[in-house]
Amino acid sequence: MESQDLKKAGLKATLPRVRVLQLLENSEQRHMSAEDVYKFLLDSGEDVGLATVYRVLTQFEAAGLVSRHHFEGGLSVFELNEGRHHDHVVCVKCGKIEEFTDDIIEERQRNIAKLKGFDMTDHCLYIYGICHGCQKPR
Amino acid sequence: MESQDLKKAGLKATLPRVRVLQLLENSEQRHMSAEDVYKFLLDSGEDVGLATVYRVLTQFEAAGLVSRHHFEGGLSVFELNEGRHHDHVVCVKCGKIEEFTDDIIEERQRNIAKLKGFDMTDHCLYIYGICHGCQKPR
DNA sequence: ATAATAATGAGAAGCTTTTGCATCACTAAC
DNA sequence: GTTAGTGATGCAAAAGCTTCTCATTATTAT
Repeated sequence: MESQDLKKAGLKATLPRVRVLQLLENSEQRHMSAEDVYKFLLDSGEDVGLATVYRVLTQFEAAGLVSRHHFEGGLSVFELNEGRHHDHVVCVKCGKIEEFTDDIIEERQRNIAKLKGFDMTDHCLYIYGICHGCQKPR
Repeated sequence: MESQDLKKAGLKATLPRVRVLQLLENSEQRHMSAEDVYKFLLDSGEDVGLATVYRVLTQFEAAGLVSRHHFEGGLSVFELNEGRHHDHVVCVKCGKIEEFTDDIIEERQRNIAKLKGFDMTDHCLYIYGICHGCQKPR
């Protein structure tokens, strides 16, 4: 139940927050921009403001409930944090996003951070390319 | 000589282009935002417009002369492409940027892209953390 | 030099994201 | 069950950052 997750994160379970969380949990699209979230909620008949969507997503990010990604082209999207860290493969034509994890890469990243004297807080790896579907000729 | 590089890239060697390229080549700061470039040029007495800086940087990116990065927090910076690809470690406190390459990570990225059926066009890895200097207590 | 073409600077416009503020909702004490 | 106090919301305005428009200027080829 979403209210519990919110409470645990130190956030009051208000309607907009619950709705945004539900949407992120149930949407087909795992990766959504703030605008996407806003439109989905409006279409579902919710009376929510875009500013609130931004506020809520920012709070969720601060609470660790969601992650925010800035993809090539300046597109920024949010996704629910469930379980472990993962990285992304993004199609530059159709925007399709696939996820993956690679323990060896993870391991080497930790080493590099240590080697450079950094206390790592976050890391992300984006592979851009043209997906199978988009490679086909017109 | 910068004019040659520009010609090779299929761009006319106009004054603003040469100046931007020179700046990227000679600046202390390898990573600069469009605003940074603009201000540096103004301070050097150049009469350049911000719009031109954006145009030129975008052209350079298209021509492969520079790379553009979108760091956490939405900051986007440009850097000169010299030689091979590299990745970045970024201090989330002071903004310090260090570069690195790791052949094993590169190799694994290629494999992942292939495995996912993607024709890889680009890839980037960002490690965020707190650098040695910023870890010290106030 | 001169004509044709492309690039520039300045400001306007477009997006995305944040802020200010009056209103509304919730919590907790009476 | 009311009522005060706190925090959250929606709307509109504002703040970035980036792109576009267009008259002017520079560049290239003749």
